[in-house]
Amino acid sequence: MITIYDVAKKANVSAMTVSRVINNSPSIKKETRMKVEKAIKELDYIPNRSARSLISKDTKLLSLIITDVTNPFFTSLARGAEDKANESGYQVVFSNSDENLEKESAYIRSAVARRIDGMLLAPTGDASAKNIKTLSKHHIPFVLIDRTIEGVQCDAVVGDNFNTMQKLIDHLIQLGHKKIALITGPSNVSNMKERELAYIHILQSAGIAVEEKWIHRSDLKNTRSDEIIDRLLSLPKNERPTSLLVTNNFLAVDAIKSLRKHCIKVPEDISVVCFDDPEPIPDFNPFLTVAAQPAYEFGFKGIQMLIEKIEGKDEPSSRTLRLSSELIVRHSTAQL
Amino acid sequence: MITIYDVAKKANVSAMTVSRVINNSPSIKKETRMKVEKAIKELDYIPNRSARSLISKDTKLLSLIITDVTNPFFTSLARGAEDKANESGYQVVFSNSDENLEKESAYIRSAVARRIDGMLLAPTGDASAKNIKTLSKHHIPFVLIDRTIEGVQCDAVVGDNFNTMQKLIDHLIQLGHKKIALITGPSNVSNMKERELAYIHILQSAGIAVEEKWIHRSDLKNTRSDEIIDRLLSLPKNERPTSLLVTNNFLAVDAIKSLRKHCIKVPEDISVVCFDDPEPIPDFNPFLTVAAQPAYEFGFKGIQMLIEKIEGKDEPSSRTLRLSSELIVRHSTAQL
DNA sequence: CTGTTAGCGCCTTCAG
DNA sequence: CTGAAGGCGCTAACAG
Repeated sequence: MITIYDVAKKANVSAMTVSRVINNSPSIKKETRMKVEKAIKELDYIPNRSARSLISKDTKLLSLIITDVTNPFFTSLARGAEDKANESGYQVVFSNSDENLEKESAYIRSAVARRIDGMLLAPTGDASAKNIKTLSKHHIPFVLIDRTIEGVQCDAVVGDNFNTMQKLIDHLIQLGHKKIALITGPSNVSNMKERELAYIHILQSAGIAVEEKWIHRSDLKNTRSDEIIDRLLSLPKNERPTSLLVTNNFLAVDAIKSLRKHCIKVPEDISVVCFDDPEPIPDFNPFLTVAAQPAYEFGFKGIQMLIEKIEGKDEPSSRTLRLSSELIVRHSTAQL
Repeated sequence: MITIYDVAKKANVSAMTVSRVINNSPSIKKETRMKVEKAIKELDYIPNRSARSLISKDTKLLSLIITDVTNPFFTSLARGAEDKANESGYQVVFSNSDENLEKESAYIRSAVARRIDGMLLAPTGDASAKNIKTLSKHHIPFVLIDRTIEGVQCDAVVGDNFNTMQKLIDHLIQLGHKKIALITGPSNVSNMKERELAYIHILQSAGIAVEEKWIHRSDLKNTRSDEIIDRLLSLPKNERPTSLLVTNNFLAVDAIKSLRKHCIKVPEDISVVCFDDPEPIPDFNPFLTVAAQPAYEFGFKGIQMLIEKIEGKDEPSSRTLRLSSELIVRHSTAQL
């Protein structure tokens, strides 16, 4: 490995002078700078970031922990994050937690070991508070995305869940639906909880009775949708929902698959809406009516906030950026 | 920041002993180990990887450069890569080159600066040879994925392009098509070139004349599909292709959009097939007939090969893993 | 089994 | 404007 000393020797200067050239110190004679730059080029010298980090205390490394890149929402988010990071001279290490607290914990520890400059995290749930503590203890700035954590005050970029639920429910009501079932995630995941509370609140405001039997919570990873759909369909005919509001794209896909097993047609027999497009590319037969969140912005703005936090004075901030969604009406919903 | 010395002091041992505990050295008395571990826990000490890397010469960091995570093919590939890396104790820094040689170059340089242990790269094209040299000069192992580079001998995981083209063309021929147009990428991108050559070879073997006017090369990033479709449609009726073979999912999506602008129906007026699903999640109205490559495996096996190269003896190897695809017949193709 | 010394590659600090 | 000394946090190599 070639070091700063090799360059120094070749250019007949001290290592310190080379260091100054690398770091664009102004106090360098043009002549020496040229000489050094020539040596750098000839030796193909690239400074060792680990060595620099040891002194500078920064790594220009950011960590992004999401649950699964394979989910189009997170795919776009990751792209937005990388774009902003790159634009600001940072690079991003990415990890998939798979909604698993232990995996998340391990990833956070190794991120700390790397002394990353900051972390963008979609926490697995409220239990992530424990993992977050690791970050705080080591003074690593972080911004939460998509989900917050009960009892944790910090910067976050989240969706405007209430409003989005409002749009989705309004759409169903306009189509004449009053029997609206809900499939959501565990209530220790903030956005799932928020969407559930919004569901209850909005229905009540609309004068629609909320039925416990229409509210189902599934694991986000192992979907349980077969079981949920079975239960819904086993209700007496007049108690069956005419529409299904699903708070997550993956859950929605599975729910529709389960419906198909029972030969229930969407939207003829039941209307379905959900959060987030399951398809990233404009499809040819777009099917699902969704509330699409600006996933790319989640990542972009998240990293932006994070970098501001890293580079700005480190007052412990707790800003929340709430992004709104867009209702896209397609063919999974129909007039009752 | 708390260091190994803080732990040493607290545990009443030398820093070296702490280091030994951290690295699971066998020659440590159980008692001292316990003492040290207690101190580590109490201080919440996490060793600094940069410092360690300075000595050990490894970073446990891998770099993944793809053209765009947002392309479902690369999304799955990235997931496979991360899974295998994680399984083996590595983490991955990911970058999107956007088919841009300069961006690729910059990413490679900063990867080298970090002294990453290895790189998995989907090169932008044959011109990437220049960038690859940076890696070789700095003795950084790399494996190419999806695309190789003219004149560069190295490990690679690629698709079996010939066979895949065979499947696609056979399918079209079986449906009665003989006028098969090709939309592919620039010929300095290896897989695009291979697919084009395969197209020519396979058609000739099938006794079908190859028409230059049916072969079109588009940029991969700015798609030019409107122009290409215009040209194809401006041909005299009897010279118009009855089917379209597109060598890339994004190109195919754009081509179909362009066709729609002209009110040309797929598959009624023209059949379309392509490489790779544009949709990662099983869709409800799957439309495109595709040859799906095992994207996840590309990433998983790629990282596996890379790690073998890193950890094995560093003989300069040049293995090529060729993965085959699966033809999925859907609704974008019809009997002529 | 444990400690001491030296040094990884770079930069801060202080002289000159 | 440039250089020398020392140290960032850790571990290899040796000593004991």
